[in-house]
Amino acid sequence: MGRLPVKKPATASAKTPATALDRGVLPTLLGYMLRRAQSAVFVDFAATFQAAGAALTPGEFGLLILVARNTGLSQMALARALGIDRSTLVPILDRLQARSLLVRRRSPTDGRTHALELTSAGTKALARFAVLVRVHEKRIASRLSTAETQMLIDLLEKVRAGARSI
Amino acid sequence: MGRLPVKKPATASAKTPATALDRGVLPTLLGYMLRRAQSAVFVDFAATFQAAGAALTPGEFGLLILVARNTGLSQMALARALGIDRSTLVPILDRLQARSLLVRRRSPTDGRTHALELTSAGTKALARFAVLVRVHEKRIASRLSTAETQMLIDLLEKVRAGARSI
DNA sequence: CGAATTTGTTTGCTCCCCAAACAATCTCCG
DNA sequence: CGGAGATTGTTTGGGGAGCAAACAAATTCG
Repeated sequence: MGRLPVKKPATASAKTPATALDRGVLPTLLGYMLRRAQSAVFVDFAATFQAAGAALTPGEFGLLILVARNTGLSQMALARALGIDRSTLVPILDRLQARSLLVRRRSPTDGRTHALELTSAGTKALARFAVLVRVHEKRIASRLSTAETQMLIDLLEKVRAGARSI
Repeated sequence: MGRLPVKKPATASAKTPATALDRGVLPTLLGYMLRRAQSAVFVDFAATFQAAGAALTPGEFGLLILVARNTGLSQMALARALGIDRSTLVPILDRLQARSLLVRRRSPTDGRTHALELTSAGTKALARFAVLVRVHEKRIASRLSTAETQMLIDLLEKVRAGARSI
């Protein structure tokens, strides 16, 4: 998805009266509503970080957390945890490594694998990022009670489990 | 996102005992759980269509529904409804037009715009697609009661509304 | 030891997304 | 009416995400 989707001014189109199109069955579809919510959340995430002068995607945040909590992780294990191909992971790690947030250390026990770990700068940055994520989470859940938020999380997990994985 | 993410055989890795990594705070984050659910739903969507010998993405389905319910729509209006840039829409429409599902007709009233409409083949195909979507929706909601599904949809809408749109 | 497997990388392909520039067209104001 | 400004669709350029296939290095297993 594009990064930092900042809305353009869009001089209040006079011609199209914003008639709000007919969306048919779409608003009754779980998949559709899920996609819309996800997209809005992504935009909010980007906006939150941009406003703080930080640059990170939700995927990168998840990756950093996984590396932080599982120091020495191999790329293969990380890719599996993220549900992506190992070849997809390579340029992502390249970028984070170029930003000095993590390093690919040689594993002493297995010469094929890399032992991933955060740099100390990476650890510090992650702490900052976590604060921003908390702000972001608070906003996207702002219209929900604590109980509703928990229920939503549980329902989402049930959806994930119900979808077939192949 | 990649199309038709069919899992590979993956000869039951003996080395990594699938120890289930530590995900830290991630499972408590709405954004994270939303992303995971959305990803699983996408895979299910692709698998459902692939199994039926049809090829369509959730986005294309939404687009077709919008065009069907708002015949004569301009590309600009459609892009706005989809929340994407008008330049992004061009290759998408090219593809659907190449599949003879829709046409860009010249607008009689405004020479700048195209009036989008489904072909009769497009209308027929969409009816087939809608059946597949119903199957797909049934599966992803298979672990949820009707009330839970409705509640989930409502909660997702609240999340979308709570996220800031810039 | 040698064959098979695993890991990380590279290359190639597809897709999604945006921004900027451009021609055609329409609108609106003088 | 006529030209300036806005709108629309397209093209081009750039970035990211994702997979598959091929490869070298390294490990494992027969």
